[in-house]
Amino acid sequence: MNIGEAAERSGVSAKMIRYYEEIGLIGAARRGENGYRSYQEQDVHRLRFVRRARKLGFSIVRIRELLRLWSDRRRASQDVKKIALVHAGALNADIEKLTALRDSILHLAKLCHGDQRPECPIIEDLSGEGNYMDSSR
Amino acid sequence: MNIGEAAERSGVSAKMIRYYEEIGLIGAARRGENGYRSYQEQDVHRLRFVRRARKLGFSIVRIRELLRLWSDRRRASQDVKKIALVHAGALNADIEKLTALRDSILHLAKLCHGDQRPECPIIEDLSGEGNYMDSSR
DNA sequence: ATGGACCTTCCCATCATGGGAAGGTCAAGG
DNA sequence: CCTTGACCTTCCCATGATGGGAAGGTCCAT
Repeated sequence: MNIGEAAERSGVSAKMIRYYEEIGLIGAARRGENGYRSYQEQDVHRLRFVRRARKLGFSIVRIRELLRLWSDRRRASQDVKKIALVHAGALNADIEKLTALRDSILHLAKLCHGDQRPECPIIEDLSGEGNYMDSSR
Repeated sequence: MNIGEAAERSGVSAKMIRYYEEIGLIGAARRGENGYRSYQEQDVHRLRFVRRARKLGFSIVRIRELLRLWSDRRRASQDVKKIALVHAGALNADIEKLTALRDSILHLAKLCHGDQRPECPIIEDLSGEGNYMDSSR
């Protein structure tokens, strides 16, 4: 099948399939006489695997490892689990950082009257005048 | 003062000061006879404002609005508050998305024995074989 | 005058993705 | 048989915010 059909059946855009090939995430597809890339059922499976992993937020680097483990029938499940837990840890770090930011902003917003008057603790904090929450020092 | 000093005193790298100037976030600095950018105390304040806002995760686009409101003495605090709340909402959306991802992964990881055996629900899920958590369908 | 610390602009890379141009190929219908 | 439209190819560019680094000019202290 051509790249368009592989894209449709895997849920990965043709653009990204070429990109994944370029960076070596998937092997270079066989080419027909016309130069068109040709895909098998197996390739579609592989692409679906990548798509699902991307949806879970795994980076290309991690997916590379996961693909290797996927095709290794003798892999130990602990190897896979380790990658997953590292990823979960990274996500957690991001979550905590974003949560802290959100809470800082909500705290400042709570102090702000939000009316027609110009006085605004949010602006004052950003100006460095604030004693409210000056997280920058 | 030259860009190096402005960078040091504001906490914004010289590289980024030039970038902010290029994208029009801050006005083009006056130039000395030698072509060097020249900064005033006021510029340092503005840069600090930007740095603090960036630290709170505001995008350049939002900071542009905040800077406009900052220099408008008659702004209504509700205008500032609105921007802050929009940003907090965006952060919250990101947090929820990441949390869902993390929990999906932790769930799969919990199902995985993590031992020497090859059986691994994580891989199975990514392969589309899983009935555990196939979030991709 | 020389060296080192500074400044300038310009290009490149990140990460994953999409947009689009220019041009080749194929299949169906007139 | 030819046209048309849907494919395919490669190549370049853009994203957002940031850093790295090269090549070359400037300034100041020794």
